[in-house]
Amino acid sequence: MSEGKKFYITTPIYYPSGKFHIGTAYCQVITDCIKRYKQAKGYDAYMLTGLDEHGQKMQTVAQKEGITPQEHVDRMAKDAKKLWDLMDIQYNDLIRTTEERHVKAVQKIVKIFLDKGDIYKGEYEGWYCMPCENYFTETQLVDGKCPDCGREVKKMKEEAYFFNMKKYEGWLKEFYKENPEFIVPEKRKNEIFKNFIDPGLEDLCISRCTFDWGIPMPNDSKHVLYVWLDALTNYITALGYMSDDETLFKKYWPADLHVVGKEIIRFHGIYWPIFLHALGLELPKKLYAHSWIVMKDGKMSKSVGNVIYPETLIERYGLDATRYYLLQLMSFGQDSMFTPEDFIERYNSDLANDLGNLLNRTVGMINKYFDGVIPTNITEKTEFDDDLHSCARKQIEKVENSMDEYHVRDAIHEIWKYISRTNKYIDETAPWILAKEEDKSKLESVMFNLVEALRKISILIEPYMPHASNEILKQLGIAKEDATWDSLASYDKIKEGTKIIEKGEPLFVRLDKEEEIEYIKQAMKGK
RNA sequence: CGCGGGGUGGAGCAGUUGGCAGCUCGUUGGGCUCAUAACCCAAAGGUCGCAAGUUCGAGUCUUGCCCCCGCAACCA
Repeated sequence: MSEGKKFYITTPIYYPSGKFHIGTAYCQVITDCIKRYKQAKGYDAYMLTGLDEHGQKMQTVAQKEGITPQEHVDRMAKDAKKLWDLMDIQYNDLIRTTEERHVKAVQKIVKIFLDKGDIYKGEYEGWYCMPCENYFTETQLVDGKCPDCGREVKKMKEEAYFFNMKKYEGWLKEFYKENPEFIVPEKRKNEIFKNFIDPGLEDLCISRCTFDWGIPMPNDSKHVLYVWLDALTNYITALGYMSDDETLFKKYWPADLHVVGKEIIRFHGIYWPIFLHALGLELPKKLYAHSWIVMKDGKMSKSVGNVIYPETLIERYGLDATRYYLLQLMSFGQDSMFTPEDFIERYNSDLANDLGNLLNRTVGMINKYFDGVIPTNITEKTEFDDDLHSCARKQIEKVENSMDEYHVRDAIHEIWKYISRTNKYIDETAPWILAKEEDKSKLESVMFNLVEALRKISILIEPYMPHASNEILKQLGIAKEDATWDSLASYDKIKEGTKIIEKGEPLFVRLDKEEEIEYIKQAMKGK
């Protein structure tokens, strides 16, 4: 156990320009899952999520809707909270970059940089598309035209503030030399080195004066902060850094894990460490760059009609099935493909057949052979017990090892090996024969071992599928206090006289494959 | 020569420092009847993109080539 140890974990702050799709949901779920795991292991775990609410695009979107940017972001924040609740994301705080606590702290941070001379005034030059009101880099242009609307772009200059990244380049390289495992998977680190660090850092433009939906520069009110200095600092401003009350900051910083998408790893791997270092703060322990969920025809995109939203799956198949699917799908550092076929197959075979049915047959037999009372006075054992128990021990250890490295998918697979082993145990011991032969004490032993295995399984799956975990315990009549992570090694948590449910509802009802595949496909087309 | 990822039995994927090619699903055959037509056992099915090289030995290392995908400084 790790009594008294803290674990601070964060998600990215999402840019609320549209509905959140399954990829965002995945990022929330994996972060939530890791947090729950750490909590189960006895850590004081704190999870932060948030919204990045500034910038040109917010202004544009709001204008289209005929509302103010503030009204737009308020609306989106409400939607986000609703979705995180639906997904049972146990975040401790949700920061919005428009909140005063953030704005004030960021301005103080900028002030420090200004005083230190890390920020200087210069000129930003880029290709500007008038109708889109947006700058593009040379390489972003498509045939020299705007990549969004295809119209002419103009080379324009504007006054802007820059953060002197070059000053810290040497330090950053040193840092990585000493902390080669700061970014996982490692290939993402190689990527940012080859692309950005090795060729030499460019100073980062941190302000704009062509729009005003942002945090004003404290020294120059015609400028607002532009993206990354505003966004990245959320991880510390949410803890009260630079506020009157830094209790949380002192308690939880540095972050133990920033979970981010692979596309923003460079900002977290380059600018964030430099900002923190410039402030004289400790660096986070680790960055985890997760990969993407892709579709058969490539990336999700509305125009292709292959976007899948979390609500679609949750409403029809339940939260746990959705969480399970996402978590078992993504291998570490590798894009993974979502298909309706695969979703239904996984649901049927892993959830309904393996796990759900294991519970169902166990409940059925205890009702049939012992009137629903779990036998606890065990005097006999079968020749298969030792193997079942050693499988439990082994698999629990593997789950922990995988989770400690944030290999969530591997952890799930290890749990499922244990579930399979338990199903096999039923066939090996053939309780129906024991019942016929009236070998009561052996039958008692088998039933007890099955319930005990299910108790352990319910503990193991909690971080991934909190509701299914509870439901298993409920059907078995076991209290939550008797299903804690540190009781995984015990065999004495089932109280004498524990009564299981009379007729257990299937944990996961088997699905009609054809019908459901069609349903999901329609939903993806926007029906 | 911008950077990176990938190409492994029908499908989706694992393959740590090179050492008899694995997993899940599907298929076929068998077993069982506690259970959600679920569970258990077994079998079939692969020249590991192509070519060459290093090595006693290469899916794994080197080189060249072909194909797919992503990024390219505001896409989870």
